[in-house]
Amino acid sequence: MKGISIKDIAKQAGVSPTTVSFVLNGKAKEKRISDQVSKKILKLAAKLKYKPNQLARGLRTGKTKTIGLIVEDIANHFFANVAKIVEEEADKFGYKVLYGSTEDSQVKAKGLLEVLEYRQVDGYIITPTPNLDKEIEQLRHARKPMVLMDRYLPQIPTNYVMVNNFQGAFDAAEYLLKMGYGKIAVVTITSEQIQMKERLNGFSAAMKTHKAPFPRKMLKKIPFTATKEEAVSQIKAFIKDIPGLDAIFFTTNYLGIYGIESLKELGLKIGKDIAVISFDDHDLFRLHTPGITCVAQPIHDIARNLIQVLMNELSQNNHQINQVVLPATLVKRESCTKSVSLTLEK
Amino acid sequence: MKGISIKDIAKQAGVSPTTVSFVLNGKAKEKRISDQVSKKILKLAAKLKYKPNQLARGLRTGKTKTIGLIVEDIANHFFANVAKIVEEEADKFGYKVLYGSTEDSQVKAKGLLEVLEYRQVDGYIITPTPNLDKEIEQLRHARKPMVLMDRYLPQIPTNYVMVNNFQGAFDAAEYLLKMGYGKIAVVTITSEQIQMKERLNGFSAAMKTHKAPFPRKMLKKIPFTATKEEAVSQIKAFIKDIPGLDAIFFTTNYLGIYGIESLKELGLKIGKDIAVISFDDHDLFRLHTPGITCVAQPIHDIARNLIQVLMNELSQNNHQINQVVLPATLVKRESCTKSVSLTLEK
DNA sequence: CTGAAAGCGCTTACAG
DNA sequence: CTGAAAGCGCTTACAG
Repeated sequence: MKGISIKDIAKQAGVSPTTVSFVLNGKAKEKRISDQVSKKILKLAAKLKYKPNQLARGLRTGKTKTIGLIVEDIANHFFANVAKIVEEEADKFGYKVLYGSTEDSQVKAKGLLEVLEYRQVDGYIITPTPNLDKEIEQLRHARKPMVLMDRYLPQIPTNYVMVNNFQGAFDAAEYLLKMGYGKIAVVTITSEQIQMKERLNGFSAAMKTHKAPFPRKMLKKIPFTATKEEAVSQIKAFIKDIPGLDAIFFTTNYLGIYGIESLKELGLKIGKDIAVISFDDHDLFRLHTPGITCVAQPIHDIARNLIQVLMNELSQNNHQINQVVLPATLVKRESCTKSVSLTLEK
Repeated sequence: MKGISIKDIAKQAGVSPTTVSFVLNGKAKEKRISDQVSKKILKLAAKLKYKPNQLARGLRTGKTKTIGLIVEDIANHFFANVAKIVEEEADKFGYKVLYGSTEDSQVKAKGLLEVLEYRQVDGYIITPTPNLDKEIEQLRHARKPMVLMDRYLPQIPTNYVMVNNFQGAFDAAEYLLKMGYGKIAVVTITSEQIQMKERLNGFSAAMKTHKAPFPRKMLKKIPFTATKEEAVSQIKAFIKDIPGLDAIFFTTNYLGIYGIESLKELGLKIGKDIAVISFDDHDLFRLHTPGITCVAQPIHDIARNLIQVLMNELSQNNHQINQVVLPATLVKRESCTKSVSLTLEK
């Protein structure tokens, strides 16, 4: 009932398992196996549809040809798209992907890391949660091939691949100012995570550069753990509280989505009553009427670089650190066009 | 450098690896190991943070505690959400998930199945592509635990979990008719896949029941392989070709999205110029103005049932076939409200 | 040019 | 109540 093994081939070919192994691993030349024997084995393997048992191989070599991918939420548009390309790219190198979602919970992340260690993955692609420093440091210390995504831990020198959050947010703010908006609010998540900080910093920097005010009360933080209903109600209250508000910047895709929902419930017309810009692109932003201007991440590039960097680590002992920061793109749509009249008073 | 093994514990506890294995596998009672020895081993294992090597265990037992998940496209909203819950549910049983996207290509699906076999997954959750009958039949013949999702192969008796496509489409058509629409078109994919057939059948049946005409020219099929641009341009041409068209049913989420894009480009106002209804729910449908009426799939239930059925197979030899069909829900939004004037002539 | 043997880390039938 | 030993399917250092 089991698959056929190297022994079966050896028996049928009348040689030893050793020889079969050599040939099948492309070491025929190196080990100076005769051409006839070599061919016979290859033919036999093809005929019997021999598939090496990866467990046995892994046990022996210590390599599983598997990488662990830890994302925040595989159902999120950004992470799902990255995951898809990561899987495709990994496949090119013969690696498979085990994945898991953290929901931004340190506990879940620890659990996932444990399971992946258990499973002896060869390398890790990790979206770190808050307070994951210790675990990441441990992996680094154990010299495990690893690359962080979406965010990094400033205290720990590791590989990472990420979008230029500062620049993306800077461009967004600058664009809003250029379009003539004056009273701009920001909705972000309550988290000390670096990517959110940098988006906020980029935004502030642009405001400062252009001498536009950005008082504390124009900033709203929503907990990651809030349900959709809670988030929407908080955003609504926040918006209602700021008279004369004419534009909002949402620092991540799902907040942008909640924001659209909030504005809809408030009866405010995007592009007309209020301008909207969000980090990350999404079908909703593209096809909403009016289209929602956004800061798009280079998803393909991110995924490709993640695998690139990881494969680099996997293939050599050269532990040079790779930190890749990719440019964000401002995608202009109709949600920020001042051409229409701008009034907001409730 | 390697982790610590059963041998290490045995040595430190002054017992044999056998005893350690028994205790660690909860067979202390059964094997009548003394309480003191048992406790000593447990303590030691905790102290040393012993993690069993899954490869070795798998090699010995033939079980990897891994399941393979084959979806059409992990970046698609429906599949990403199912995948997320599948992963969570599998985790509860100690299983991890290896996944892959087929892009509806038989070749890719075959490749994925090969890799998963290679990796000795214990069970499969498969979204079959066209022409995958042979491979599925092989798995069935080899008595591999397996459950199909989203669609099934009528010729092969297998487990599956899926939404009631017929009923969902029937309800959609009936609803359109009740709302007063008379000239209704359907946009689907060119594929003989059963789920699309059933959606079409459900639609036709409702039309027939209500004695509404549904001539062939009201049906447009788009190849799965079409790019977004191609699909949109085909949909636009199709719509322009039907004078008096007042409603469209899209048989799957991405076609609905393309449809919205097409109508936007044509300058037609959804809900006003034309009614729209799509299979599958999506943030875009919920938050579009007007909201897009849709036939929602019970994603949580689908995922939970998938794991349920698979775990059932995995845990027993009882090869009773489980075929779960879950109800679809019509989510009514503003894209199909006849209250507004309906005119369409170009 | 090829093979016997050890060993990766487990589990389990067998023996005592 | 506990242990010695075989074996899962590979790879590889060693020997000839």
